[in-house]
Amino acid sequence: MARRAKQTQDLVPVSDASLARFMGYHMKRAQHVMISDMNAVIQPMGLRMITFSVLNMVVENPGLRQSQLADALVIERPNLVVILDGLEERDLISRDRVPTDRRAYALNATLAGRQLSDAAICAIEAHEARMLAGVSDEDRNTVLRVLGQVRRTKPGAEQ
Amino acid sequence: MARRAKQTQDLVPVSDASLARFMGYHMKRAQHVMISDMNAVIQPMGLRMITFSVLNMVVENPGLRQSQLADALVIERPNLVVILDGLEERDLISRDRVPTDRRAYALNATLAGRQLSDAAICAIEAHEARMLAGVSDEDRNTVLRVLGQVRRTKPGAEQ
DNA sequence: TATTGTTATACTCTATAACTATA
DNA sequence: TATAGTTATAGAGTATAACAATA
Repeated sequence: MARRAKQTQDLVPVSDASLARFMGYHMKRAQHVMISDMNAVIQPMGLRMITFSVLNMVVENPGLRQSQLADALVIERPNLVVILDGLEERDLISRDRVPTDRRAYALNATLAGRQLSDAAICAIEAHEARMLAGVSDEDRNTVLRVLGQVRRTKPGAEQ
Repeated sequence: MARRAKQTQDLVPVSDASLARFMGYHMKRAQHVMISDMNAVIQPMGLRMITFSVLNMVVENPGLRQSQLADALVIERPNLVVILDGLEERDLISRDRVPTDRRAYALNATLAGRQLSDAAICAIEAHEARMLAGVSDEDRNTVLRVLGQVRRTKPGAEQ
């Protein structure tokens, strides 16, 4: 990773001690590494983090509507449209008209979609095992719990 | 945050159980919430996460060179140039020619830059205290340690 | 009047190739 | 020939306004 020449590297010992006190600094860095690696792992399947998440949610929730899906994944509906276009074009999902509400579409995965989702899950499980090698189950659960506590709050509110 | 109408919300109980097994899913979500909140907090100072990080690093490491800074923050040098342009235009930092290597610039913060960095640090400390309210010091340290363990590795390698 | 899906658009973040001026 | 900084550009990711069809 170190692309810089040796002379430059040790001109001054670079310190990020001030930034390193902040959780946000570490979260951003770690998240970037995790998502980059995950994207590399599922790229041969023609998937990215976001497209996999959408596909997997459709597989797990047959008949889901686009608005529900956008809400669940916290993405804007206009952005979801483009992702679904790509999945539908590859015949991984279908958009089926809902008879009782002709504005809406029921999302369903095809067999190919379910198979691709399963294959991606296997690849991602291996990726996570590699990235978190050496982390105990207890520590992993602590991290999951703390991350889950991070909620959108009004700045200034002490809730 | 729930912008969806009630009818739609409970048509089908939406499950993300499969995705939720993955650390990457939670990290991405939590990081997005953290960075959005932090950006909102320092936006009145004309700063964002990345511009604050750069400014703070220059404050903490007088004489730093652009390549060192890009390496330390893991950002591409072309992207750093634009950020430094903005900070220099606001007289928060200066780019000083290095006599011994006329290709390089030594980065230094101005008084205004140091003051703005200090003010931003205070705001970010409050933001972190709010976002992590209820998280014990022990759990916070565990999260920091685990996040720090997430390293760029070659996919396929078991290192 | 409100909601579903859509189009168009814009801004941020990240990434790469290629240039200049120095070394 | 290699490095420091730069320019230009492109691709993701995210966000908002406004529209047509339907409720």
